[in-house]
Amino acid sequence: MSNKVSTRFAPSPTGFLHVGGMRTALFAWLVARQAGGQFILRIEDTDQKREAVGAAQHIIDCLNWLGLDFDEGPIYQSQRVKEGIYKKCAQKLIDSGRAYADPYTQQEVIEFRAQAKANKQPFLYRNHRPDNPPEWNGSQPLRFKSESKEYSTEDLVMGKLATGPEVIDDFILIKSDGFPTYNFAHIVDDLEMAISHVIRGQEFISSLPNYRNLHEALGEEPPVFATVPHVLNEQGNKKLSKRDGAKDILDYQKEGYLPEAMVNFLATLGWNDGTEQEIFSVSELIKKFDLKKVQKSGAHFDEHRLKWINGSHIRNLDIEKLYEKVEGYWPEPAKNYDREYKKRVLVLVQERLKYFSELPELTKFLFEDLPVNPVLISSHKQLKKFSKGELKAMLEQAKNSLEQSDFTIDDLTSRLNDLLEKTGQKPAVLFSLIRIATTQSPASPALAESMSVLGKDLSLKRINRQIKAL
RNA sequence: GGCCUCAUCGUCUAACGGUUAGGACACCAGGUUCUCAUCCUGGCAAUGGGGGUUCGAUUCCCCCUGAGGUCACCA
Repeated sequence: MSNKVSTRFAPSPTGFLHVGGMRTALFAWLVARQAGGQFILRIEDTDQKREAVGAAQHIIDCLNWLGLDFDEGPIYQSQRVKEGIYKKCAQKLIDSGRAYADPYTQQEVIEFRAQAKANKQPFLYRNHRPDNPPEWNGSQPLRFKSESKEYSTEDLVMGKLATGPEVIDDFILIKSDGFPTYNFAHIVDDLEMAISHVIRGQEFISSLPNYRNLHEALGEEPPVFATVPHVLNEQGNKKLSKRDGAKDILDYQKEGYLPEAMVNFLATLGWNDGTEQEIFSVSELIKKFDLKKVQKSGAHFDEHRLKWINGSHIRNLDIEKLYEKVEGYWPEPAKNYDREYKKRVLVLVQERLKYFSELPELTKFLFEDLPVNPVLISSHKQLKKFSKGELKAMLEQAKNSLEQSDFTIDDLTSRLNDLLEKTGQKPAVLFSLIRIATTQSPASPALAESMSVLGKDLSLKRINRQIKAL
């Protein structure tokens, strides 16, 4: 027995990965990295009917995106089926009298179950355990001959999990198609791969006694268990699920979320370090994460919080880094602009960017002339009180001053201030007017900064255009 | 229905049995010479109910309620 820490992420390739599954993977990865141990990716593809094409690759893409590197894998269980690994272990159980062939037809088992249900009793196969089962020829299901007894398991997250003997049953080890069930395959694999910490969702709690029983039959010590509660949907009325509209993790990548922000969000969904810290780097998480501080109750998925965390991580990026990451999110006309210009644009919008696909909306006025929109003035609560002539006069006056400017932020700022005095207008009037003229946008970054990036020619051209349109 | 798990602001959460029950997100209000955002200040807002134990329960015990999970030849 080694005391080395090994964890695994063992999804079945049945579709895309959502926040809940990803969080479980992250927890397992953090535990492994913190201990300097191994993180293994194992694809549990023992149900051919449910397998979705491309799902395994998708899982790998998700892990790669978040930087959850694995030391071993992907290991495919279907491959290990071919290698006869599960059958070999099954044979050991048969030899020791702990496994037997199921003689019933599927229809008969269904009837047993229906009968139990009609009697309002939980269904237990072992109540029908045959006295003289036939020899197993591989075409019948192979069942575990269980030993019903009490178990108390210390779970790292949940604490003590105790159950009575009534929950243990003769579950199927090998299906009639020759594939092992999850219940069998994962036990064999976790043992063989020396997994020290089994970290998974709470849907397995009720199977835990069966697993303990199987470990005993195999003569092996169980690993440490850590059972993580589910992530619930936004309404909080059910666990997050694919058919319930949960998003694919890679959708967040497409929308321009930062992987380190997603990791931060996922890790703090149901976990905190006991301090008031909210924003963590990945290396801080590796240092501080602790399964014992994971919440026992399910956590609601909250996209507001994800956006806030992402915005925070974006603000912490230096411009060079941000520039690299934002590649591919620019509005179409930005392709005609050089790197330096785009970096200046980024400085302008960095603090208001929540995720990268907002970039076009936020910056398009800096790359193309937007049509003059009269509504921006007519719906403005200050500007709509002025006549067109008055507005025109203000813009003329502004133009005359700005024509003398070198368009540095300092010079623009002082000229704008002078204009305030000369026109006797409030900033809410004068600045709004110039801002609308030069951006044609309902919202935009600070005026002097925006005009400075826009440049003298364009700014004046747009002011002229606004004057003519009035 | 049986079994299991869980229960603090709307949400994520903090609180050796002794705190005005704290922080963050969201929301609202004000400030930062215009808008949006950032930042700052302030506000709203919680221990599901009932019994115990205790000088004192968010905290320990019991019951109820509510929520979730599970009872597959799915994982």
